[in-house]
Amino acid sequence: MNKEKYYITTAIAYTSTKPHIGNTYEIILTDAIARYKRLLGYDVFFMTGTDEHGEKIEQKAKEAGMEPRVYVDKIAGEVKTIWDLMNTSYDKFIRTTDEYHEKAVQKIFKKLYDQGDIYLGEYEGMYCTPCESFWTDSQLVDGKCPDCGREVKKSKEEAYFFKLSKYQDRLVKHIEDNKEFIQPESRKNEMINNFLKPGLLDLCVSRTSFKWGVPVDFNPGHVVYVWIDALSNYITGLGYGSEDDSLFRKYWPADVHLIGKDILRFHTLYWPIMLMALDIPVPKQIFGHPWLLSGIDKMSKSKGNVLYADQLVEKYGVDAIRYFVLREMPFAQDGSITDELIVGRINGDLANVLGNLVNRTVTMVNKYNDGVVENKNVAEEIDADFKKVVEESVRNVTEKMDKLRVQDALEEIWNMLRRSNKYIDETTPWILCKEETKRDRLNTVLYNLIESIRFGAILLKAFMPETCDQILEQIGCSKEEATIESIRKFGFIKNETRVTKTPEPLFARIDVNEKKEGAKEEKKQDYIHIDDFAKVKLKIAKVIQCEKVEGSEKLLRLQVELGEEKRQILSGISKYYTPDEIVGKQVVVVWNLEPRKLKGELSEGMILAAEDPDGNLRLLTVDGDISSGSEVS
RNA sequence: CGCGAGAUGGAGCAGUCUGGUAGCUCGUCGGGCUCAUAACCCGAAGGUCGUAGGUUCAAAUCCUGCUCUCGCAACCA
Repeated sequence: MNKEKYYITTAIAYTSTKPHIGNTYEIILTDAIARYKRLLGYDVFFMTGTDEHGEKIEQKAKEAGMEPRVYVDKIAGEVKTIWDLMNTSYDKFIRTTDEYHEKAVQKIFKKLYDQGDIYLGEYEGMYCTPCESFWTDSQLVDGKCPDCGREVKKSKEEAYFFKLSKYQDRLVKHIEDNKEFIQPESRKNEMINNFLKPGLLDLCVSRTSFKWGVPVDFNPGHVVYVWIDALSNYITGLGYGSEDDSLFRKYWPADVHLIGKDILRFHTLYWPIMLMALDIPVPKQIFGHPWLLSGIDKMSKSKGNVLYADQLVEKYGVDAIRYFVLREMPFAQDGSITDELIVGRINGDLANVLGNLVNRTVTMVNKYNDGVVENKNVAEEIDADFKKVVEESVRNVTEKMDKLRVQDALEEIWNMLRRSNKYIDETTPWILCKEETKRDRLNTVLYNLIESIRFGAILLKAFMPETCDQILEQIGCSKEEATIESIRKFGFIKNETRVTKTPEPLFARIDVNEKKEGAKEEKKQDYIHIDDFAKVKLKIAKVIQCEKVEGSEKLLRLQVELGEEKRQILSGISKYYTPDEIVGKQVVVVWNLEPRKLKGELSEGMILAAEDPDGNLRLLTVDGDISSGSEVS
């Protein structure tokens, strides 16, 4: 019997910078799904890779003083290193700079052009000359370049366009006929309402403003812009457009493209249309996963809150991090990562529930029966419910995984593990061991426990591969027999199976206090010298006038007086104060701050305010009256 | 009124489609146990299910208004 195929992909990582834990989450998630499908017996093909073209990379390479090719080799290497570190089981790692890919992209581009789906036109947009960049109206900040803040002007550039509208109706029908096509479903509405209903605009698919890309072979000067280049990887990686397309014929269409929610549009609109134009079936499902936030904020370099997988692994270990991101991330809402949350998961779930269950059970088998597992079939009423929970966990986990509910799948496993801990208390082996007549009952209980642990280990195989192996080793079961068939029914373990004599804890508990001390030391290094503080001149000002700045959500324009001196200060506190509330208040102003233009208006100084973690903001003021202009020290 | 999603004990979530004792994990408090990683097991406290109306014998669940939060809004890969 032929095994059913399953083709799953991640988005390909953009090689402009090293991927952070949020990017890494995607491949871990995909890996868990791929591994679970393999466990179920599917013939899985799991592809990932890197997207290595584009202006941004050209620029980054230039900044680093490298040839783009050298630069992307370096970053692609880093990506691969992290993917491998996280123990991800991809079958293929594609790079868009791979020769076969570039050739196939050129073929695709040409085919679309020849059949009239791509035409040469003009790209018109707001252009910032110093930045050499086009911007859309929505990207502009106050009508100016979002990068440098300078004026932009309307400009045109020759470019190829893809006629999306031609296939729009077909796509709408497909989305409506296939309820599962876009996941989570709320995203489907966004796509339909925001883009399809108003009508798709033709897509710009080439650029002349940079060189680092796949050249349009019939019109030098143009390179293929990201859409056709990057998206095609899902088929070129299977050999589409090359001499050997056997993989393509075998695995396409993809069963699921796993991508970040930010690029759903490209995958659910442009990509299916491209495929329709190429007369290729569209993927079965596209899942836009939510984001992993650093605390409550989006990870970004400028915020300095970016976490990297390799650093986290060094601190906590591969499987702990795999477990954390899989367990903590909801299906459709952003999840959060902090040291505190990680430690909570490690201590609570991994050490206390899982690790301790394995450890105490193996210890008992050693203590009470010389390390030998023997089923004596002395069942009691209490066993029935326990076995039922253990056996049903397999179906429950599989059901959740079929719906890509990885978080829920893990919860099912933990329900079963908790039930197993409870079973120990229900059966009290430490009492059974005291009576010779209960020996067979005791061994039956221990057998049942080892068996439930084996179920757990095998179910965990997809999520924490190393931990799965460790557990199997501790309970004396072979990895080869860790199959889904062996956990269809309770009772697979053979009598005479020997557990390890020296069970090592799977996960050590982490002492939170130690971590806190570490944090204190770090704070020490943050001290500044009094001279540093003296550089900041603070003065008391009285607000004499205040109004909202037109066209700004946040800004208030304040006229303040500092003794004789009058100044205008813009402050982003409109959310928290109405102009009326502020007039008359005495506030603390940074007097020697370099003046700056905000929204085209001059701001001469900064008003101090305090903000709590919940986002409440209050102005600093003085205790009682003091003449304005007074210095603060 | 651009489109969409959401608001449930201290925290994070499930339950809402198919109305009928409000559930899970963590945290807190009390108890039990000793095989185990101060772990495990049991129990308790804590919720007018955002708000105001409506439908109904009955509403977290259905309908309407309002408030607040978040996502998307076209080339950002």
